[in-house]
Amino acid sequence: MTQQGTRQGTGLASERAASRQHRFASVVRAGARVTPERARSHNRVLVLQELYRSEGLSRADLARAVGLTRVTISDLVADLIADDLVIELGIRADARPGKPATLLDINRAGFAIVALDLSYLNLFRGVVTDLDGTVLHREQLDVTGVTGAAAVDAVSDLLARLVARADAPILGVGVGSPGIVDDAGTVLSAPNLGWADLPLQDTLAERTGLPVLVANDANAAALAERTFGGAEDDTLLIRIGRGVGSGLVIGGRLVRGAHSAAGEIGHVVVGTDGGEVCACGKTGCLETWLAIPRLQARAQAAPDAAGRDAVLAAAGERLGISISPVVGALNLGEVVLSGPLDLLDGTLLDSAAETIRSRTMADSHGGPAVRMTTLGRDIVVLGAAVMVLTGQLGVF
Amino acid sequence: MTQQGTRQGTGLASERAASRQHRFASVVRAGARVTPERARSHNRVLVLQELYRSEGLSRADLARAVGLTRVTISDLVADLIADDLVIELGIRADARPGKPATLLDINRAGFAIVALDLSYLNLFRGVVTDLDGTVLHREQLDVTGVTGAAAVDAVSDLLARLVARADAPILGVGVGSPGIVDDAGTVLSAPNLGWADLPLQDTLAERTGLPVLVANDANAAALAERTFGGAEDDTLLIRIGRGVGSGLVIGGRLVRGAHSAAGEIGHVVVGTDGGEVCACGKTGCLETWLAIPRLQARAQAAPDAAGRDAVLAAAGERLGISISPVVGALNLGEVVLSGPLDLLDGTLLDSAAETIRSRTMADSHGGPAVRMTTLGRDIVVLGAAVMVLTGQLGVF
DNA sequence: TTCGTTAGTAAAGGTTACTAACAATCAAAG
DNA sequence: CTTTGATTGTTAGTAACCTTTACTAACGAA
Repeated sequence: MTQQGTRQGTGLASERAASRQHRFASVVRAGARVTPERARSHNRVLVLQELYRSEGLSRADLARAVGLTRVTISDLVADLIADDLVIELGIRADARPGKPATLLDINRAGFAIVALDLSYLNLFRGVVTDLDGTVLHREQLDVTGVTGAAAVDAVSDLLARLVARADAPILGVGVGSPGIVDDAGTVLSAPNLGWADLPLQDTLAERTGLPVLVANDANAAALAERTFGGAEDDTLLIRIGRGVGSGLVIGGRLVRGAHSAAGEIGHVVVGTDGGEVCACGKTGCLETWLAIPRLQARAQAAPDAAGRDAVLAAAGERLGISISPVVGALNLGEVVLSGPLDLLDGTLLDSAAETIRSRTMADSHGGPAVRMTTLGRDIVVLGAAVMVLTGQLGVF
Repeated sequence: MTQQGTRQGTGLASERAASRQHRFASVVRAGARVTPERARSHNRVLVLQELYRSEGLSRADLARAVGLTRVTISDLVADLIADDLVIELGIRADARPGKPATLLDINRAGFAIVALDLSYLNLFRGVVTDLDGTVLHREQLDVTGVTGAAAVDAVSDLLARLVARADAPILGVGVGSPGIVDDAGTVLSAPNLGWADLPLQDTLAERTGLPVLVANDANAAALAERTFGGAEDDTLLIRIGRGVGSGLVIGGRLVRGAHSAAGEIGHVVVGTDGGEVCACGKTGCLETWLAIPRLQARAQAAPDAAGRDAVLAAAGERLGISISPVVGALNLGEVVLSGPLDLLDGTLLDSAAETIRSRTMADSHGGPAVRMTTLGRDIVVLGAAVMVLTGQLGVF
């Protein structure tokens, strides 16, 4: 068994991956019965989790980490190796007493993930990543003026190009879409793309034959921040672009809300002193203060650097005012901003942090860290990849 | 087996319950390995859940509801009957084809729960309930001027009196305490009682020998609303009294926050137009608008009924302003108020609801229901009872 | 070499839930 | 009244799972 990690040809492994599609989703959820088979699946996921987070573990290490016996772990690992999800790296190098350990790792390069970001203006972007979220290929598609069914076709086209470029079996497809998306991957409403009650997830799954997961772009970004950005378990991610959206991770899990509309903070009115009129009809929505087009215009209209700073500080203050009640009610550990660095990082960020500090009980029980994301423009596609990792392998 | 549900003397059953203490907690959490024994425990809980929610089910009904086979259900039920947690009610009355079913139920009167509410001014209240949350006995203790260790002794005294009055084995003790309480039941900070870093849960467990669970009063209230008040899975409960606190249930689970301080909204500043100075040093905290002493004073100072209405409407508006960002970010399904009806119900509630509606995107994707709780003054003790039910039986 | 330690495997055992089969019981159709 | 079909709950046997116990392999230290 020591040298069994035989790699297979892409085609065959791909077929196997497809047929194995249903074996992957396997975390025991509260509320569902536990048969022995489900218990085994759950334990399999625990092993994968542990391997995913820290590579270079032996079977014995896994046994200690997971709490199962070495015997059981060996059995589970044999299964995972047979499924090509885990590989043996070889003998541990460092010198210790006892038999040297055989190190294991998730087969990080053995599968690919296809991830899409539909939230850009007039542009769909997509990537192929490995299981670590390392971007291997990029594609993009101009969709100026494309809406409705044509936009769905555009997604399909982009997807097909990415699938063709993947040189490993595809674990699944993740999509971050603008608008309100329910947990079945149906886009309930995305005005910019002309979508309403569109079952995008099912449509794409049918067309590609691959497992597909669709979620809101800001929610996906929040997942990326949790898994790849080192965010805490209670984190709010705020995405500032054409509009303002957010994604919320509580206890390490994404919050979807009563009507799948969690994170829709762009059209909440800020403060009690009016403001500009918003496209939605209300006055003083967060978007009127923060949406990049308006913010950009105000910053450029400023007479000098000090004026520009004042504009940005005011925007940051508005953000802080709006977020403070959320920080207080949820006792958030972290607030992360995603968007153009030139406008957000610096004055605006500092102003928002200071406003939150001064309007909540930050002093007495530790206010949240407020910072920019380090994931840059790939945050949504990375989040889409996390959706696949979590949905297919249970890993995050 | 048909008539086996033999009831035992209280003393014996009580000893058995104590020795069984550790067998009760049994829901499979993600992140923990699943041994066959744990899987069994999990399935046991599912059966209890189902029986708890709808009494009068047969073994076959349970099999259909839970998804296990009749054989397995029979086995699990036999276990539960042996533990005195489930009883047979007799043969189903209504006429259907086939062998008549034997109806089962949780032994609702067979165990007692002791629940305390420490959040009143100068008063500790406590109750004994059955498993349905029906209050069987009440006790209270004046604690004017009592703080620190003396207050802990007072809790012990009240607890002892309640334990003495219970006429069934005690499943556990739940406590709703003011202040910030971590998930180990340590009161990190409760200024009014002079408590700081006080391990109340461990102290009481040691003194009584019973399982004890301690949580913040508003958080307990939120649990009560979820289980007994018919609240949705994403609900914010706001408690307005001396101060203003809240409890948040997301996806059916209580949110505790990064530093166990979730729900502390009383000292979040509202609006951008000043306000009264708060005891905390800030200006325009939610408490300065809504805390009952201040609100009462303003309402009484009003010259006429219209003036009083204006005062209440303004307070409701401030509540709505503060809550709107939370509603938007979480897409809450329900906002529930708990506190004195004469001030809150009516004008203030309507004003808050209208403010939330007008400041969020309530129209497009369904705003939250805003209402008063129906659980009255017992809401905290009922929540404490829910904590015991959930912690010991996994039921909610 | 001997001892103690660690890694991984093998065999046996106990627990769990499943399938298959059956007895008990009743309504409804003939 | 008898037969048929449906439903409940139990018994017996089986497959899957994890554990305990015991073993071999491999290594450092004395």
